[in-house]
Amino acid sequence: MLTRLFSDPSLLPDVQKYSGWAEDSDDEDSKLKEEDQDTQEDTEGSELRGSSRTHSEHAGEDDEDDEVEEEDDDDGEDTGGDRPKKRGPKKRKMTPARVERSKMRRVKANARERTRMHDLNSALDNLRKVVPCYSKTQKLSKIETLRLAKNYIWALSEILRSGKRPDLVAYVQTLCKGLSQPTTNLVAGCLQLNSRNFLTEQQCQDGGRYGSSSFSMHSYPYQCARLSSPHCQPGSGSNSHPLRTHGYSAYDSLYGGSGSPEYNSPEYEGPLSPPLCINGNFSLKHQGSASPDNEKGYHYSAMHYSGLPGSRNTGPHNLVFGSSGARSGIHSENVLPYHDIHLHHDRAPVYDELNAFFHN
DNA sequence: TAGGCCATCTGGTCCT
DNA sequence: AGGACCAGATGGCCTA
Repeated sequence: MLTRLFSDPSLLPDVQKYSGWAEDSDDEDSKLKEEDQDTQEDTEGSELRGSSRTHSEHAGEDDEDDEVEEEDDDDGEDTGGDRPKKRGPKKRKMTPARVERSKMRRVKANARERTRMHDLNSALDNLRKVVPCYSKTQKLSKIETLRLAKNYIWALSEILRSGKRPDLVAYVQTLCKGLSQPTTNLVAGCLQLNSRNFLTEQQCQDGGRYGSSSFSMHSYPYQCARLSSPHCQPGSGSNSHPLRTHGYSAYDSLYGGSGSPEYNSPEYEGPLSPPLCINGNFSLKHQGSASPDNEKGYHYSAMHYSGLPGSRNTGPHNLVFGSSGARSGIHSENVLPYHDIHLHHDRAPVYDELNAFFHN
């Protein structure tokens, strides 16, 4: 719709005023008026200036503009002397026609810029849906979405590389690296909700000793279906595409949690949590470096997540970020450049699997 | 009210 | 010339 409107230049001015962004229409109107005024002033100004412009400025003046008056004539005084002619692009007089064209160009450019930004935003929306913790009601900000996505990719890469079951705490810390505290809380909340079964099972397997990084691989079906990892368990391959990872069936089929009430919470429409597989060690790679985000005032320490409303307290397994744990979540952007980190491993097989994962 | 986030406008630069 | 991209400026909205 918008695209169609924008594709028709003749509609552009109207588009500016009446289409799509009703909430902005007044603003747009006023801005357009301002623009008109500015333009008007510009025109007037240029015409005023015209009287003092040098002859060289008019040399070669266009032509196409018919209406362009080959004015001035006052130039004699300017060019008549020894004054060197000005070089560089000739300034064209802003005739009404030229002003109009310029205005139209600007309007079209604004429309293009708007659609460009809308495209960018819809891409960001798509990204929000595939990163852990998707909520329509509490959208991640743009910057947080990008940070979380980066952390998520990183985490998944590490899972592929290590082939080990992740440590949940390290996983969450990794996902939350560089995120603001509210976002960290949100992500932790999402993960906790979705990981309840995971935690329960984990406690059983490990005798309640949560946090071990020596888990056997316990991957999600959608990963297994794509990666065909020997560690993977057979699962519901129908949900194998990352974009469908938000379906609960895969999780439920694995963990038997068919319909945890939280999963159906209106608050979280999507799959709240990504695969919990992660190498418990890889977050340690990033320890010890400063983070610009820290400088920005993000607080990683003493982050206590008490769970979302209605969520059970998991006691000692609750996602409580103490100062040490939280500090380990130093912003990855600032610890080691991503490519530097990748240099530490032979990643080729991982990339192959990732490619297969995302392109099948 | 300050600060964060966002949408939009705008001018500059680069590319085709 | 025109489009894409970018960054700065600006103002609105929301929340702590």
